Amino acid sequence: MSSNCAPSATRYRRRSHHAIMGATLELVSEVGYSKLTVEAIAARAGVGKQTVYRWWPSKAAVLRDAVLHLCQDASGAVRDIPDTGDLAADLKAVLRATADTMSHPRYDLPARALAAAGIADAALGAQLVSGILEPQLRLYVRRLGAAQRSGQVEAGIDLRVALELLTGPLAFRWLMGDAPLTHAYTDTLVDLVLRGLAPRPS
Amino acid sequence: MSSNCAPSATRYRRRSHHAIMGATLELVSEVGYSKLTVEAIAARAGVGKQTVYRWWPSKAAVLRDAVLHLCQDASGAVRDIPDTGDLAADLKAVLRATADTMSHPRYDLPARALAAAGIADAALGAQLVSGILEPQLRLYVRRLGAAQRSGQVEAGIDLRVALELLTGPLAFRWLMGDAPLTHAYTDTLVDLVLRGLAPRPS
Amino acid sequence: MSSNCAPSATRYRRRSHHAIMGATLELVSEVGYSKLTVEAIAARAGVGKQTVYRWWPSKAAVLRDAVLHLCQDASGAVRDIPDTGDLAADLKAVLRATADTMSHPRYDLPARALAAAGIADAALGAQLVSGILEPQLRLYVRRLGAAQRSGQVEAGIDLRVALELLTGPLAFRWLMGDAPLTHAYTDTLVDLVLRGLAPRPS
Amino acid sequence: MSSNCAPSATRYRRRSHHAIMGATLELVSEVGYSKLTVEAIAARAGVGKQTVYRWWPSKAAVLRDAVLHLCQDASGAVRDIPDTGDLAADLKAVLRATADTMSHPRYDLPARALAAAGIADAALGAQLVSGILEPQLRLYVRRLGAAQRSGQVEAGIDLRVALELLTGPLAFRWLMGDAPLTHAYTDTLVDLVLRGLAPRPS
DNA sequence: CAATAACCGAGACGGTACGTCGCGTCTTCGA
DNA sequence: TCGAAGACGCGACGTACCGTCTCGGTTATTG
Repeated sequence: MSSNCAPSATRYRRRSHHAIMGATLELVSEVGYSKLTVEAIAARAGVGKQTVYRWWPSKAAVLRDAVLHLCQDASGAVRDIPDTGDLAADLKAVLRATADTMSHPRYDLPARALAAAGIADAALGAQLVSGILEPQLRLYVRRLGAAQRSGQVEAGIDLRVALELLTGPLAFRWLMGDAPLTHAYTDTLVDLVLRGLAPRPS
Repeated sequence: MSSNCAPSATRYRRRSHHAIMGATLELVSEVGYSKLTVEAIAARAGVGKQTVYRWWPSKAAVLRDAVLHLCQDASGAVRDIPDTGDLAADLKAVLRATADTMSHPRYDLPARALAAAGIADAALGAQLVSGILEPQLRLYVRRLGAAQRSGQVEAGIDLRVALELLTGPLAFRWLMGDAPLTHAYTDTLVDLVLRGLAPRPS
Repeated sequence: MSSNCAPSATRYRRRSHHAIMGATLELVSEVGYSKLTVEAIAARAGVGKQTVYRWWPSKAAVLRDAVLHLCQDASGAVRDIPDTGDLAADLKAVLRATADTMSHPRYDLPARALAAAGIADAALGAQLVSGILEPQLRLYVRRLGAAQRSGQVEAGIDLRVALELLTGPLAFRWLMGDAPLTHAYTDTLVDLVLRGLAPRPS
Repeated sequence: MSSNCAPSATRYRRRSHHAIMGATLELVSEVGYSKLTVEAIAARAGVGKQTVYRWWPSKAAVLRDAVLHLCQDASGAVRDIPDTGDLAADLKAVLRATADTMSHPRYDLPARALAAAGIADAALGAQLVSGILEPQLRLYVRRLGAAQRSGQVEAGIDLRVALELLTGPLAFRWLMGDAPLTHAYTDTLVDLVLRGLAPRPS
């Protein structure tokens, strides 16, 4: 998932890379993934086609790095989940932020395109999961683990499943695209899930 | 979502349509959606390319109908959710069946390809949701509604959210493709979700 | 070259044949031979495609018969060459008539298309020559033979070559399409040729 | 009529252009003009279809340039008409050479196909006339003009018509394809025509 | 005066070729 | 020396017609 670009990138590379990433994000928003072409990216970026192929093997890889850039630049992704001691509040904050990011067209369209590509192509999918998704999910597991140790989550519950209980529905709604990702929705989600995770009164 | 074929299908249509559906399902399993071509479908079906284009506007539409056929023919989809009075048991049975279907390559590959196409193309996505997904989801809402009326689910809970709590994680795992859809997993899912939906003791 | 239609043509045949001939002449004038299609002929004639194929093996054959009809109906072709005793006058009259016919769009466009088809396809060409052209040319040979016997044309001259001296240049100009076929031109042609054919003073 | 290829032909153009010209001449001789396809030309030339379409708009244009190449390479066309002072001898020599060229299959078939295309399509026809035919015909006019000035041809005769008297019948025979273009024929032609053109004894 | 067979229009069918687009590779040429 | 520009072989696109093949629905005799 790391960029194929050497750390000692010359001025050339920097400039053209940046232009390619930008052009890719623009174009995928304008015409969608399936009509995104390497030729159009190169033309929009004012770059030779070969300059794209020199560093990326396919348009999927270009888009992958472009979205990665987007994540890193704009803090579009959750960096960490706070731990104020109030699990519900912490999760609500994070899910609200995630929902907001996912709803923003600047992130929504490219990410949706990339997700589609990953679903269609198992190899790319695995890259995306391990490179983008998994790091995020691990943050949830860590936070839930802390809550479990402090008694807010019943012991013995599989945290991996618990995590999916939170993120699965949100991702589902996002991918379906037929309902808005409101804060009310994410809050309700957290409440319902935490009722399920809460320790039994014994 | 309905088939483009007139109900009074002639001999012509029957034969070629069937061959096209079959060839599409075969090919999408063999080469994946992005390398699926109308030309290959026509060739495999022993049919002229124009015969495909006469009835479907794109390969996505062909695949959509092919998967639809698959659902209807093989009872690949849940027809109804039983109501034995035991909500947990009923949901576990249905989710187990769904997980099994989703795991079967015959259904998994085409459906995954179709899902990817629907995610990338909003118009197709809306068709798929309203034509395939929504009817299924309504069954869950109905069953959960019955449970709510009988006191197994707390009153006031938004059943649409409750539904997504069950199906979202399962869909998420399926789309990610990085973990098997076991019965243990679906059972755990139902248990955790029902703990969250259960009426408060007080 | 004869029509493939049985002489005991029923009312059906008559009607559709006539419509097909008419549609063919219209269309070839409108779009040219290469863009003339059997489907368009059938559509314009208000006739099923099979009705065309039932009686003609190709669009060239249809056009051939259509032009033949044209010749017969409108006396578009020379029926006979008069013999007033004055060879020059007779030939001038006939060549003028031929030039006028060839210049008329109603005859020019279909005939040109048919000629092109005959040049490109040797088999069709032979049919056209023996069916349409040769009968006409024989009239010239006969008239020139009469003149030869009456001493207006030098004995020993190959009449076939003499004929071509008259018709060749006219056909050439017509096919080239870059100069009008005026009466002045045909008259000049006859005069020059007859100077060549005239008996030597000895 | 000039080649669409820039004078500074690159290595690319040279190789593929040459192959396309060769393949076109081969194929048109083998299957005829109407069954000549751009796809077959490209395949035979070992070239992508787009490489043909990049430089020529239609198969007619390809054939046009291919025949042009043929003319220039093989001196298949008359470069000049000699002027030995003996008009009859000079014209016989040229017409014999022309007849021989026209009779050779290597030139006959492609040229016939091209002529047919030019007759059917007025625009192409005009190109062919002005680009290939006219330059040749002017040579005749010049030679005849010299003869006229030297008194071998009667003053006042329209040399354009005189020219057609020679070339028209030859072209006619060639296009009809029903009689061989022998030297005896061309010699007879010259003799008869020159009898017509000769100055009157007064 | 039905029935019945010939013939029709309509148009779907398996194909071939069209002319276009984009792929990923390769070459040229100017800065 | 590097990169934009873009030609190249290739292959799929979606369209137009080809010539063949059912389809029903009129005719226009025949039984």
